[in-house]
Amino acid sequence: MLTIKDVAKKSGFSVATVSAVVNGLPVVSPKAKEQIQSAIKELGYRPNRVARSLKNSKTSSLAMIVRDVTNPFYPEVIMGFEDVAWSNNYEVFLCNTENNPEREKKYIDNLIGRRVDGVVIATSFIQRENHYDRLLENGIPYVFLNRRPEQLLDHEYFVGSDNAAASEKAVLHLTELGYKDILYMSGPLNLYTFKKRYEGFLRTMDKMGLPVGEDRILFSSDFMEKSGSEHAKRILGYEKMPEAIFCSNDLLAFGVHQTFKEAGMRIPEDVALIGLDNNRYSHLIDLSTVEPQNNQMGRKAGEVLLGLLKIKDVIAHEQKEIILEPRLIIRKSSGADARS
Amino acid sequence: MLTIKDVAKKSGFSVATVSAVVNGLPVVSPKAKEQIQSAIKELGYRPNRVARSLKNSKTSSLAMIVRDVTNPFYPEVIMGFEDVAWSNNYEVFLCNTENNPEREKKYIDNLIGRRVDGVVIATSFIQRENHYDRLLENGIPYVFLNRRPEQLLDHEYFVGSDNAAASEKAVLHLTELGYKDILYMSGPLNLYTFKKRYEGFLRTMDKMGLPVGEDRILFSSDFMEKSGSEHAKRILGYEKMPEAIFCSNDLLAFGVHQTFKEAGMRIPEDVALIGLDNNRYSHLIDLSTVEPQNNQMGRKAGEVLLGLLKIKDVIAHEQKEIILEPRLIIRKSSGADARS
DNA sequence: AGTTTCATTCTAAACGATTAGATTTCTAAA
DNA sequence: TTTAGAAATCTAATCGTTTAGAATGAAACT
Repeated sequence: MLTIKDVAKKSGFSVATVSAVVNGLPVVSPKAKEQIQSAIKELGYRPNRVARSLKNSKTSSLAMIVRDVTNPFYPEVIMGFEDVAWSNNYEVFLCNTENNPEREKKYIDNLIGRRVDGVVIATSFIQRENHYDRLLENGIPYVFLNRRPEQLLDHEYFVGSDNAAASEKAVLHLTELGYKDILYMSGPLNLYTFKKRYEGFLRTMDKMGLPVGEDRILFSSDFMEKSGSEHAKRILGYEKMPEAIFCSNDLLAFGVHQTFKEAGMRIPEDVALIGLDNNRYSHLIDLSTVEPQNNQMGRKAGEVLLGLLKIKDVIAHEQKEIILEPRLIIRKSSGADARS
Repeated sequence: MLTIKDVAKKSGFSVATVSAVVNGLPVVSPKAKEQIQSAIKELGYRPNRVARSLKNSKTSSLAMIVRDVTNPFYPEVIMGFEDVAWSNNYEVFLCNTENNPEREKKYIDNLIGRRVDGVVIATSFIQRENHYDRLLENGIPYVFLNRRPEQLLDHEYFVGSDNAAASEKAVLHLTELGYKDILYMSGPLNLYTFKKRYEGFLRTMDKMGLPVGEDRILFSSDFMEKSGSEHAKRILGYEKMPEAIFCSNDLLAFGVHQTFKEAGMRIPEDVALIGLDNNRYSHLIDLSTVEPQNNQMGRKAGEVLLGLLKIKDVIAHEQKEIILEPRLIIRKSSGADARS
């Protein structure tokens, strides 16, 4: 494999001069520059970034830690993040924890060993995992994405969507359409996003002066369709059905939709339905929902991280938290057509 | 940042001995081992993998190049690949080309510079991109995933799904249900998968002795829902509707489903529908389809690559092509309930 | 005691770049 | 023709590991 020495030998200049032209330093004569460049081209030389990284202790690589790429939330986020990384000449490691804290810990250790320049953590539970400290100790900046610990330490940053506002938008949409008896289906409250969504729901219902009956809030230990289906079956057994159902995420809504359809219930005629996430396929079942701007979240996380690395062209955000405003997406499932 | 020298100093041994215990070489005395290990723990030392990579010219990193993470095909593949990489102590770079050959080329150059140990290419058009040569020149093995150039060179490998067989399964399923007039909706033929699916369709119809009318094959320049919708509108204008529609991928089928539903057509009563891909959300519209085993594809690609790197515990496949057998998934859209 | 053997441990040279600081070459004024 | 000063280039140290091969010391054998 070719090294800088080969280029030096071929072009008749020293490695220092070759290095200078490779790095575009303005101290070389036009003649040298030309000869060296043609030697590089002729040999097909590519600088070894490993050696370079060792010398200037900077790897130009970032990492994104996710729970499960397969969760439809992530691809958009990854896309956004990867794109800003790419534009700034960074490569990105994708780390999938499969929701296993041990694996997350090991991944973080590996990333430290690799001396990545920064990492985005898009996995965390509310309780702080102590292995984030190790990143700090090793001077590697990190930003939380979407979920975060309750308390941000001095060096910690957060990019997310305003989950409480998302709930608020969903509820207001329903109340504007005249629904009063609204059931809320929650995901696990130990996840930051679901906690906020839950709070947003309660707050808005309260603000609207609407009571929330005891059986009008259902909790799940996950946020998958299956849980949605199971809850839907429970709801079908209710004496009095709610007028509208607000699912804290679209997957739950998918499950509800499926089960209701099988049971012969019509949406929105018999019961209105709204989700939250704007899953890539939500339009297939005409699900009204709220869009948290996943791609933007990824992009912002990238920008904050690069800002922390003092990359030119990227303004370091002095804000510790960047909260994106979600957008309401109105489709048929909420009954806007019928009622407006 | 801590180095091996710090550990050497602290423990009173030389860097060579420290290195030996870090790497678990069986040449150190128990006493040395113990003292060094406790020094490591106390300091919180982590070997610098960059330096290590430089020395033994091996980075323990792989890359996966994809067109668009957001395409629902990829997450499963990535998941599978990442998992076998992880189990073998490799990290993976995710490279998104956004379907831009220039970007792919630049990515490959970057990866060479980074001296990744191997790469999975899950993007390629049928015509060979000459920048793959550069990987070979630099001794970096690569395997094609899902799509491949017509001709595999000596050093090239391929992992994919049997797309022709997938079409065959779909068609046979339809013919077994008694459908004879089947319309085929194709994706772009310059993509390997769609070419094979198309061939499989023609071959099977021929084998069954079924004629394929001129207006019973529709081509699209992409494979998105929108194209499916547009074709569906065209079909609605036909004098004679087909009995069944076989879409070369689920996204197209989503479009057809949507448009037909809006037009008041019933599936499968008025026309049967089957897709190909088993998209994560296909069950939402009860779409019968064929499942190409994406996760397995990712896993296999990882195994082949690691095999090429002569990793222990992974048998290097001497096969140049690994073709996974797709599975038929029967749901309501093909009318199996009604007709069986 | 003097050798030989063996198990440990160490010294120092890589790996392929970057970069101070030294050295050479060039330019132009005296 | 000299020579100061600038411009171009070079030498060599360095980044943090790994790993030959040398050195050390203890045990075992004459």
